[in-house]
Amino acid sequence: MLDAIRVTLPDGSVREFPRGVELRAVAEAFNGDLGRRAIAALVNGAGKDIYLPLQADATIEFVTPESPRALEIYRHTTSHLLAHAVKELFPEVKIGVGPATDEGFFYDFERPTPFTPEDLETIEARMRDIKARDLPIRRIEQPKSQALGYFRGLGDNLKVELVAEKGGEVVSCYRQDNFMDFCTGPHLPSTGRIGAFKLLSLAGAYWKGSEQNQQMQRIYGTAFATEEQLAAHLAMLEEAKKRDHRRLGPALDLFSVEETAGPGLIFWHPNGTVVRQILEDFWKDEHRRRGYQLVTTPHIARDELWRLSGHLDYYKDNMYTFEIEEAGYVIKPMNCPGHSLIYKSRLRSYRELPVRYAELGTVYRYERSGVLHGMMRVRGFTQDDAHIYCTPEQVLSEIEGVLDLCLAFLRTFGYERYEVDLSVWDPAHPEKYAGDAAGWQMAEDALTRALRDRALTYTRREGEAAFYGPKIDIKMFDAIGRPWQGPTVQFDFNLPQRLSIHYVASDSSQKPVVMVHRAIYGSLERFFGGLIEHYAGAFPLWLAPVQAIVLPITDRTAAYAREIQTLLRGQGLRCEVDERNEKIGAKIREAQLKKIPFMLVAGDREAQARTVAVRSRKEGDLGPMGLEAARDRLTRLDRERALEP
RNA sequence: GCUGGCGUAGCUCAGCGGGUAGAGCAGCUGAUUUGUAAUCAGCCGGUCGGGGGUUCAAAUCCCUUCGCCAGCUCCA
Repeated sequence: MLDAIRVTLPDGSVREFPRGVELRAVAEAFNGDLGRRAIAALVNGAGKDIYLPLQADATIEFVTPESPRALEIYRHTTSHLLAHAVKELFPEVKIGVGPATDEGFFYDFERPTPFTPEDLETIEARMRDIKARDLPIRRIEQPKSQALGYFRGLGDNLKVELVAEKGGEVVSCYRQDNFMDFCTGPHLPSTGRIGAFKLLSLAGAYWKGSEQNQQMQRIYGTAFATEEQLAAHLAMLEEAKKRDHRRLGPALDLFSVEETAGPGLIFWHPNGTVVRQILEDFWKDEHRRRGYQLVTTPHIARDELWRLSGHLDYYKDNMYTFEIEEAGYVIKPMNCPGHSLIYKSRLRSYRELPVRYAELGTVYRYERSGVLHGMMRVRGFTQDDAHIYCTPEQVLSEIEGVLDLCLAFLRTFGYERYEVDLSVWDPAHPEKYAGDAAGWQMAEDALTRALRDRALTYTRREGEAAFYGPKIDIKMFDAIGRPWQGPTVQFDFNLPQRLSIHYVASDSSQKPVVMVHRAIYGSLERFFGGLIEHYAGAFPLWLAPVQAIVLPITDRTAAYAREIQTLLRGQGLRCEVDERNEKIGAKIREAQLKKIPFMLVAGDREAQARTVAVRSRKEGDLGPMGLEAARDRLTRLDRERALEP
């Protein structure tokens, strides 16, 4: 065939086509069904529309509704559908940007008066209408000037701004009927191919993400290839809400936030405090074993300290300050200056490095009201903070030690889903950072090497370092998938300089220490909130506020039940007795709702045989068991910190 | 802080084109002595988030303030 091109499919099959053949014809030729089902294609790995005329040999993978890439295309095209509907209903609205996201899509609009929830219904109805029209969606490549003219004509000045910023002379747009958007694609072949969708919420969002700019009206929605997938997603969201620590915390009597006391301040109830103290004890043991020294520092200090540390300059807006006898004081927002004062209280020889000071230090920070969130983002919290003061030679092994400690904790609590970020400086602007290039390089090398040695996959974030040093952050996820920073390891080139933190080297010269901040839980509040969601409130036995509850069938066996309680308490187990005048079914139901790991039923039969009928929260009735056997079973689960049952 | 939404009993919710608050669960009291996810009956319980206004009359309409929810921004 003259002027033919060769197309290779992922399965290795090859065919020739005339140059300029449209991708949909290629799909059709390989397989009629594929031709009907293909929504887009990956040409040499790049996403393309099904209408693309092919000009050269290529490897092509067709995207069908089931393909991993399909969801993004469905969502992106649905966001265009949203903008199209809004333009039809409200021609005066200026359109911004509308990408697909991990959860769905959104589109930002500029409009003098905000949309209302009723508008959303109207818009969604119009979207269905446009979908039903089955309009072809075609890519248009045109000179930039032409696109600019088009959007100018519509008064879409935000699009004009976006197109003008785009490099190159030719820009791509997508048109469906009389609606055209500036976009790189790819898109579905027509509006009729759009799947199931639903508009979900309305929010403000700053234009181009800057607080300095005007606020847009953002409409969020989600979309899937099929109605079933959409329904499953919505059901999953409902299910996830049941794990929300803000619902479970008060329901299980773990903690509360009291309006009288103020937002962002956590009251730990007895049940929550049991868990907290286990977390604290575990943490202290693990840290002592690893050569940390525990310290305690005051909650307030003269502002002189915070002036020296630099916090008063760059962290003032987040600090609570007050006066005593005309002297300014600060409620500590961080523990590092305090730890550094202990270090500096006398000369330190290189022989005693590394010094590792650890403290469960309670800090208070003013957080803007809109960012507060249950236990995850609060104004008063306890950091499991530690600061390591060491020599440059010790840095690598210290970082490795911290990372291993993090991983050990994550494993203990059964966390398998987390993401690791390595934040480094922006080499183009060294003036924005404390310390010198050599120090930053040394620090980055140590962090990178420690990550690689542990085969951790991580995302390198250029320019995301704090001004005082590079860092590793581990992000954990809440019930509905929002990320929260957990463990962190951060170098600090600022404080040693500002507070003159040195050690005496072997040549008796004074050398600046390398300082590392690190936290494993991050904050006890946030970690606990995360744990509640992670376990959906059903704590493993070693953490459960009540580990077992004895349920006498009648008051004839109440004394026997108390005897069992005494036996378990003798082993340090947290055991209660439900002596209420209720039927056993009711007692079980309540214990189950309280998510108590084990129920020990004690009726006449058990009292007679000196046994107990064990019921597990997870597995139900396990049958009768000797008292010692039951006790030993629970004790073992407790000691081993077992995650199940 | 910004945009939008929501605040009714301890909890979940009804009532809201204005006409002096209602259910279930929980709690309390009594009866029942019970075998693996709710025994029955009675009783108690509300400044309708707070303040101001409109009105003869406000949970209901308006303003304001506090809190909560979603998102944005922020989280050196």
